[in-house]
Order: sequence, then C-alpha cells, then structure tokens
Amino acid sequence: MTNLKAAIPATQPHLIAPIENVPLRVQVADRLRGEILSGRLRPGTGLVETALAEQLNVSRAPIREAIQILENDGLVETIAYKGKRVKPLTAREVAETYSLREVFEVMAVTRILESGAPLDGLYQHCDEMTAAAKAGNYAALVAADEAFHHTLIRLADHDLLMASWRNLYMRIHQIMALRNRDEENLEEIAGNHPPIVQALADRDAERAMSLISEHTRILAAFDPDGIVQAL
Amino acid sequence: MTNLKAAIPATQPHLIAPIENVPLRVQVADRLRGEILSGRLRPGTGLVETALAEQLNVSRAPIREAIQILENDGLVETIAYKGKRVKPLTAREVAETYSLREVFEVMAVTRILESGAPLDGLYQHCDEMTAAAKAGNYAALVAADEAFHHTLIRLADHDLLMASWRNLYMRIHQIMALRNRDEENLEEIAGNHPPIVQALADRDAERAMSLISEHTRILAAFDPDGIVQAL
DNA sequence: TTCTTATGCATTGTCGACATTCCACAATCA
DNA sequence: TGATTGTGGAATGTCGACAATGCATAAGAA
Repeated sequence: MTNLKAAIPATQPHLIAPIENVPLRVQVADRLRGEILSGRLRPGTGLVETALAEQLNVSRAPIREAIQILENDGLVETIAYKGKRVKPLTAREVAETYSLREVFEVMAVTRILESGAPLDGLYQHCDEMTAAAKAGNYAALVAADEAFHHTLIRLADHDLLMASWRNLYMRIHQIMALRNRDEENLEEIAGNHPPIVQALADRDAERAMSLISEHTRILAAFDPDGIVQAL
Repeated sequence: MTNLKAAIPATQPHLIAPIENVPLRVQVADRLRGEILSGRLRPGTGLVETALAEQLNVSRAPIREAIQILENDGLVETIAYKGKRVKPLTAREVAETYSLREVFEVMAVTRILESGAPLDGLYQHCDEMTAAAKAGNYAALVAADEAFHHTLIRLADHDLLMASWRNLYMRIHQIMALRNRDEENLEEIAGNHPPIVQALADRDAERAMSLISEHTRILAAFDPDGIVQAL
C-alpha cells in the first residue's frame, strides 16, 4: 500500500476542484474495506495497527478508528489486547446472509408493487448483465448484478432498508470475490433477472417474490467448499 | 455523570471476583447509549468530546471511539470539524423502523414454524406483560415486551437476524422512551401478544404474521407529535 | 449602510509516547 | 517428570499536546 497523506498536501491552496476533506480514518477504512471485499485480504488475516500505520504512513489513531468502522461493518473482529483480524466466514454466516438478503428483497418487491414505482433502470441493468455474461466478464457481471439489486432496493424508497441492504451486500460482495468464479454459470445468473423484472411489470407479487427467493437460494447454494475457513 | 476510572483502581490486586476488563470505550459507549435510549439525552443534543472527557474523567481517545460505536449503532451523527450530536428522529425514520421490524418478526415467525421450535418463554413473557399492564407499570411492560420479542427472534435461530433486530430495537427503545407514556393503552399492548403465541402454537402462519403486522402498525401509528424534532 | 475580508474561538482530527494486558516460553521447585 | 512461577515480547488501550477546519463575529473599505 502506498502513502496516504502524500495525496493530500498539508497546506494546499484552494484549487479549482478542492480535494474533498476526507478524514484519514475514512480513507483508511475505504482502502481496507476494498482489500477485504475484493478478497485480497482473506478472512482470518491479522490486522496489526502498528504495521498498518507504518505501511500507510499515518499514526495509529486513524488506523484504530478505521478498523472500528470495519468492525461495525461486520468485516473485522477484535480480541482485546490480542489482535484484530478479518472476520472468518462460517458456512452458517454465508447461509444467513443470503436468507436475510432474500427477506430484504422480498420486502422491496412488496413495497415497489404497493407504491407503483416505475421500474426505471432495472431493464438497463439486465441488459448489462446479459452482455457481461456473454463476454464471460465476471467482474462486469458482478457489478451489473449489484447495480440491479441496488436499484431494486432503491425503488422501495426505504432508507433504513437501503442501509441494511448495503451492509449485508458487502458480505455478499466478499463471498462472491472469494468464490471460484470458474464454477459459476454466468449466463444462468444473468438469465435469472429479466423474469423478475417481467413479474414486477406484470404486478405479479407472488411470482416476483418466488423468483427472487429461488434466485437467492441458488446463489447461496453455490458455496461448495473453499470459502469457509476454520477458526 | 460520575467518574468512570474511579471504579477500577489502576493497581487492583486479584480479588475473588476479578473485575471484568472492559475497555473504557465500551464503558463510555454503554453509558451514553443508556442515556440516549432512556431519553435522558434527547435527539439533537450535542456531544462534545472534551466536555465528556472531563465529565467522565478519561481522555478523549476512548470518548471518540465510544461515540463512533454509537454512530455505527445509528444513534449519533458526526459532522466533521463541527460537532457530534444525538441523531434527530424524523417521522420517516420512525415509520421505517417499525416497518423493518415487522419484516424481521415475520421472518422469525416463518422460521419458527418451519423449524418447529418450541415456544418456550413466550408464554411467560406474555404473563409478565399482562401483570405489568394491570399494575400500570410502564417500565415493566416495556421490559417484558422487549423480552417477548427478543425471545421470538431468538427462537428463529438466526444470528444475523438477531444482530439486525437488536440494532433496530435500540431505536424502538428510544422511541418508546420519548413517547408520552400516558397516551398509551397498556392493557391493549399487553393483550396483543397472547393471540400471536396462540397462532404460533396452532402453526397458523398466516394468522401469526397478520397479527404481528397489525401489532407493529398500531405501535408505529402511536407517534402523534412530540418525538420528531426539526433539524 | 452594506458588502467583503480577516481573525479568533470552539470543535474535531492527528500524532507520538507511555501504560496495560495477554500469551508463550523458559526457569524453578517438589 | 510435572506443575508452577516468572519474564519477555507483541499487541492493543490510554493519554496529553498540537494541527486543521469551519463558523461566527468583528473590522474595514466602498
């Protein structure tokens, strides 16, 4: 990891595009979160404050606060006076994550149908997913998938649901990054989404919810072996 | 607030019951959380690190970390270089809190009926609520109500659901504390619960879920005026 | 007066140093 | 040998001081 503070000179004059004044703890947290969610920092990896402070060239205070942010994201766990590490994933936690996501998305579908919100964006993200699947581009598929579900939740117009979903989806992001991507059928994943949109367009709550449930459960069942690490 | 560190002498010999070594940040966070959830620290109240540090006789570091914990609990918000305060409650947030709680509890009911878990404890908490309602003891009613719903969630055997529910219920706790308790019909609240247990005992998912929904919506509608504070 | 600019204050952000704790491992004794 | 005790290192926990920021308010010019 490269220096963080170097990017923000101490006495910078007001430029055209004034650099957002982001606290170091947030920069550090975003960076570490990215490392974890991308799978580069695997579950179980120890996080030593002094080492990180030296690597990132900041003091321990913002490191500590950043790690605490990640702890509250559920990505890191602390054992007092002993150490901090990337939270190991258990099979149970993976299953619970997906089952909760299912409930969130069913709630979103219910609210969307109740409010009659327009389905803007969903079609577009479906197309993106299909294209990514055909191109065999895993990263693009994941991004489009996230955009699709993010839009679905956004249409539910429920801030708390959105916040909870985002928190949950971080773990899903991590799980997907840790999976062996070769084992997944990209076309199938992409193909699961258009029927959901169609059911929403038809105002068919039952069908939409059952499709969502089925889709979620298929993804959850994709956990063959490697992800879960013993404590 | 009284001194925190005074309760834990620096060089205390090992006694029979060695005092749990709880980090100061956790002690501070628990204390402030209690103040907020009980309504003694009202939404909008400013939290100044230096003042708290002096009051509690600790340095600013644990205060900062404690406030960050509360921030991640959704109870406090920070504006960089400006200040921190107890997060104001909006009418929308109150409504969203209850609607999400409804979804959580419906999920719990579904899982309980699927797994056939025994309904231990629910009957007892119902009795406690009835007794508290008859005695006009609002605090006891709230405690029994929380115990009831906590048990309901616990029976669902879903750690992530439990964690999400606890986080959500904190806000409900706060809302209930801020309400004018005289306006509530204690007997009605207590009376809402036994039918839910009965429906569970009858394995009647539809009835249980609709009772839960109704109960939640009645509580949510209880927000007549006072709670929400303008920014 | 009225708008602009500067300056002081309150608050949070960051830092380096020291204190505390836990764990592992060696040293000691029965 | 086996258990107990002590000691050292590694990590987090806490502290006090200083830096950076934003806002309000006062000072000054048109």
